[in-house]
Amino acid sequence: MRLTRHFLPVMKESPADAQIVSHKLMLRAGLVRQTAAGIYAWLPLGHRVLRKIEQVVREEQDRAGAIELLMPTLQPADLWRQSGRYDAYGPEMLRITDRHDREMLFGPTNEEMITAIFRDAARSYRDLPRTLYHIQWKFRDEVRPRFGVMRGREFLMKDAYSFDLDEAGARHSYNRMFVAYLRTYARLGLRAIPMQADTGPIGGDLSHEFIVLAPTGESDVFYHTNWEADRALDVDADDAEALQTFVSGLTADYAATDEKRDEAREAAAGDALKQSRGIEVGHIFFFGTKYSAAMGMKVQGPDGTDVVPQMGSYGIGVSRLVGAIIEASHDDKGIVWPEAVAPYKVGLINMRADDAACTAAADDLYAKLTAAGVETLYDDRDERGGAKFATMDLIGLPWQLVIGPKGLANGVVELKNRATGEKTELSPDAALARLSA
RNA sequence: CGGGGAGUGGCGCAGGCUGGUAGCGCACCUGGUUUGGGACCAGGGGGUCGCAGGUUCGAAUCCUGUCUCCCCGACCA
Repeated sequence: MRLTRHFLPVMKESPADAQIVSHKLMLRAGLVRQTAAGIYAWLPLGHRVLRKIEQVVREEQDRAGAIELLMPTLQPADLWRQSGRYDAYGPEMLRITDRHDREMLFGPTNEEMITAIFRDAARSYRDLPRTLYHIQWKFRDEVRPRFGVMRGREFLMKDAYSFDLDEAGARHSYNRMFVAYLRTYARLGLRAIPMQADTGPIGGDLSHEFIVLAPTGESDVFYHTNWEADRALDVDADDAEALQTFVSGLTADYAATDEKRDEAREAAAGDALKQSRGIEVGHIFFFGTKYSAAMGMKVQGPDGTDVVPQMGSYGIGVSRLVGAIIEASHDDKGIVWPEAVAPYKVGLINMRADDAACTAAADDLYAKLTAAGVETLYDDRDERGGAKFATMDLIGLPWQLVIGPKGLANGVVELKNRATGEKTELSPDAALARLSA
């Protein structure tokens, strides 16, 4: 994409409303614009990042055996009356009335809807187990939205729902998601730590929040230093027993948020116990028959008796992750995107747009990169080099490829790594080969 | 929802106390000189001062109401 044809409104100064670094950078780098408190428009660059994250999430859900569908944002109030939550939910639910005075709501989550859909279709134990998911916008009318997209009212979430015949099956479904989540975050360039979370009325150990460590995070967290190392995630997820052993092995290392601290386990961790701030980027839990029972869902078991399925739900805050990734990966010049989520892989800088030879070389490299399928943002503006470097550093593309008259005289271009700052001079062909790899 | 703060060109801000018809930096446009880490000179364009009432000869400024946004707390993917 040529910058002269793009829509990329960057700012030197950040608006006074933005407080935390990710919010400031998202505004400055032209990722989002605020429309109302906690509601954002995603500009082209931000939209690309959102889609990249979405895609990683989608691939890992699919790999875990979940099946994608898409449910609406607006839901009828009656659906929520079936579970009793319409009256229980409170003012965080955005209620809407249509022209026929029918009560509607903008969905804050989809347990009721998915339960109704699956209930109406599933008849036999053969229809289980199933895990269904969708990636859709949600709305929770937070009293006080803040921190940009990290705590918005409208947010994009991946939510999955599992249906199993019994609790052992539900535990297996839960464990599958547990591992899928760790895989997902790792691919996004994040280290997320699963922490024991409140399980609600069901109890047990089947609820975890996934927390990304970041100094600007919202909650205080405590964890064993073992969590600072990369974890191998190669386990056969179809083997319930092996998977349980694997998950148990991971959770043997202590990790808890402020509300769920365990003095005995902290004492056991000793010097290995560390404290930090964290951002919640996912939450998984098992809730048994809460919705299936309330909404009259049942299937016929192998022995002919009715069974009320055991359910779990699994959320990942996709839009929040954009902010979380920036919190975890930036410097004083701007964003430093992990390659998997970067809006473009390469920022091609033409140092002298008024120099015919230089522009010809840059155009040529741009055409070749594009032909090779390398996502390239080409800064072809007639600006000074310094301004282009500043813009590229701000928007944080992993690689900067600099083409200028000086290098060209020696037959070289410069390739700079945004994260490390390392610069390499090499021939245009070598640069192309390197970036296409 | 309790407490606090703020709304003035696209962004950041000054002006307000002591009313006299709006200013600075950045950005933008034109011309010229420049060009390897946010250039310089000259000339320009752009603002119902959040909105509605009121006081006054006259309101960005004083008064009343209202809307919006932000921060701290309680609450949350």
